Amino acid sequence: MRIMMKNYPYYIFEEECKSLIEKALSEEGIKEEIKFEFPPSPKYGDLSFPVFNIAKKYGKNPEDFSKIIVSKINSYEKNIVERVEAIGGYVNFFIDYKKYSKIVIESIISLGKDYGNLDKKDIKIIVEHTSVNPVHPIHIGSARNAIIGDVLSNILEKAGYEIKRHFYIDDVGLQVAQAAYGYSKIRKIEGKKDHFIGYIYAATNCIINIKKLKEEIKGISNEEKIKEKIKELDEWTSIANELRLKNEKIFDELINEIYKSKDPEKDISELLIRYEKKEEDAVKIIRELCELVISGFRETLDRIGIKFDSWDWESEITCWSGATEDIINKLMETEFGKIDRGTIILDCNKILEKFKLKFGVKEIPPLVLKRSDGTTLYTTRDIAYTIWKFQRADKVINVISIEQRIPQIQLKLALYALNLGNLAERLIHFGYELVHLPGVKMSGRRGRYITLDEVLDEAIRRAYYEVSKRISNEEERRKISEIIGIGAVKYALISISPNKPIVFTWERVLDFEKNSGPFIQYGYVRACNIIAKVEKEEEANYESLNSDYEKQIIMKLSLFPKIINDAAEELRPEILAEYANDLTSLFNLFYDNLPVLKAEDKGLRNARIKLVKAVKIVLENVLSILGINTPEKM
RNA sequence: GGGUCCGUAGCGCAGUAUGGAUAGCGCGUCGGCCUUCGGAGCCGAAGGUCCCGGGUUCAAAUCCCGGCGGACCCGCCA
Repeated sequence: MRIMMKNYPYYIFEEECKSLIEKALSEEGIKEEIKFEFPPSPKYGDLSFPVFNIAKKYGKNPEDFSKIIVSKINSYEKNIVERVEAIGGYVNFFIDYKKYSKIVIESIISLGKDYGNLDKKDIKIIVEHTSVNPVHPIHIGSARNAIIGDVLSNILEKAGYEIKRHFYIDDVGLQVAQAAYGYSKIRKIEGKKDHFIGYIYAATNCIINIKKLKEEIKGISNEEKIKEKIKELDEWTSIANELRLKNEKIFDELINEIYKSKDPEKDISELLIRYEKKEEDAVKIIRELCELVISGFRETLDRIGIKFDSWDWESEITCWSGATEDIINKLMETEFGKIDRGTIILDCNKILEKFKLKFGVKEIPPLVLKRSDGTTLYTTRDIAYTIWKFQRADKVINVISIEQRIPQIQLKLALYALNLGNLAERLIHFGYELVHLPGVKMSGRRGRYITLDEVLDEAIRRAYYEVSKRISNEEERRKISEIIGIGAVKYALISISPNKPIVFTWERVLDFEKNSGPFIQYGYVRACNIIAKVEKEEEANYESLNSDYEKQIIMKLSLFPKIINDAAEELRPEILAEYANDLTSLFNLFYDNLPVLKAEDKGLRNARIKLVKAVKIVLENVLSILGINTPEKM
């Protein structure tokens, strides 16, 4: 069920305030856009209109002007607005909670899980997210991507867009060829598939780097350069030591096998060339590897309840279909494609200039379309993939770390060069900052990362410890600690603005107190407990809900559709996390200060029960958007 | 070296896009509340040159300029 956005109680209130202001202004011969603010304290009412800008524009004193407006509004007929006050240049609107409480609570209860749904938009959006290279497990950094992508999708869906979630499998990348090369030397799996391949990949990469550096050092005479290379070699040697300690047998086996080859890098490059040409042996080994890792991804993603509508194989969409080659040819026909240093490049600055584009940068380096060995590069293939996506959607959102800002701009520039600027305008790179380990950058190539699986295990373990204090049934303990542990991790990653780097520490991610997933889940459980004890429902007297505790909850509840709208239009998943925390805090205040079941007056008791029900529904709705499950007890 | 983003209490974060009322929240610290719907909670206290310096404005954490500090990026990785 969907109701029109304008029928939500909050919008009815806002509309009334707006028309009151407009009427008063028009009597003064003024017509301006009305912008409201939320007052910092309930004593200034529920919604404010600052008159400063308009007063200035028409040469009036703000304080006097606000008084004039208020005196006019006082003479108008009002419905949900109770009264209006002028304070220091603000026109403050006070809502009539006697009416508002009833319509807010009743609309929430009647809409249930549909409360917050916005008008259907008839716009299809593909959200591509996670898209971890199939060479190592999902680590806590890529988990941020997955969770942002999923929550963003949920928000847009709630806001009425038609959403498809896509995972792009980058099976044509150099990394996959490297991992497959290492895996071909071992050809077995120990433990969880993606974790084991992650190890093979890091070890292979490390061994090859060391081999290469040693050979390079032999051939260099410049002392400065030798020093540089030795420093690099030292770093990789220490990584080798770290890695070898984790699994000596496999590591040594890999060294033996890799050192049999004169030039492993060339072997890898050849494997990739053969894969791009879809040659059978290459397809067999690379696909085998990808399937292994992806099955590991699916297991992990299942744990956190993230699902995809489509798993897009890069090889099929961009490479074997001939789409990438086609695009390279077309780009070469434009004035922007050229040969430089033996390969094909795209002059991005020229495109920037020609189409008068900004992108917040002064210049963009040229995009290399092909490697010298003839194989294609990620961003080039991404052009083909982007066009493919636009055959299936009106808008595309790519959730990709901010590191890839330049390539994502280059991708758009390539679209302009192909006269597909209209697509570029509907392509959004949703960039987010990385998750760092204290002091070091997480790196798949170096095997330096904390996997999402281990974070979840630890979170569940800690939750189990807490849960065991209150719950005795073993099966329940396990079930509930999983819901809570996972909720804690998801909330921790979604509640911080995507444009802030996160330094991973266990305490931060596994917070069970206020401002955390479990805090909100606990509020939900409190609401459930009250409702479970209600025997029969009788007539509610909403007019008796007149404490600040109750009014603030009602206002907050009524804002939910607006929060959905803001989060969707501004692409800000974190404001939903903040909303959930605010609502829970208000509910806790109410819970600790006012009796519900023990309220003496029957009408009041029933009104409070309804209020608790409404809180339960909204918490359930907001947590569902955040992808966090709700336990009945904890 | 150049570009982008960030800098708010001991620590972790909102608030900045679109300038407005006493700059909010959590952790930690100190002091209270379990005979009241479940204390993962609530009440109270201490803690701020909103990185620094200029400028615009009736009004700046928010906008502009210049510093300082950090993260990320700057052609054949993604």
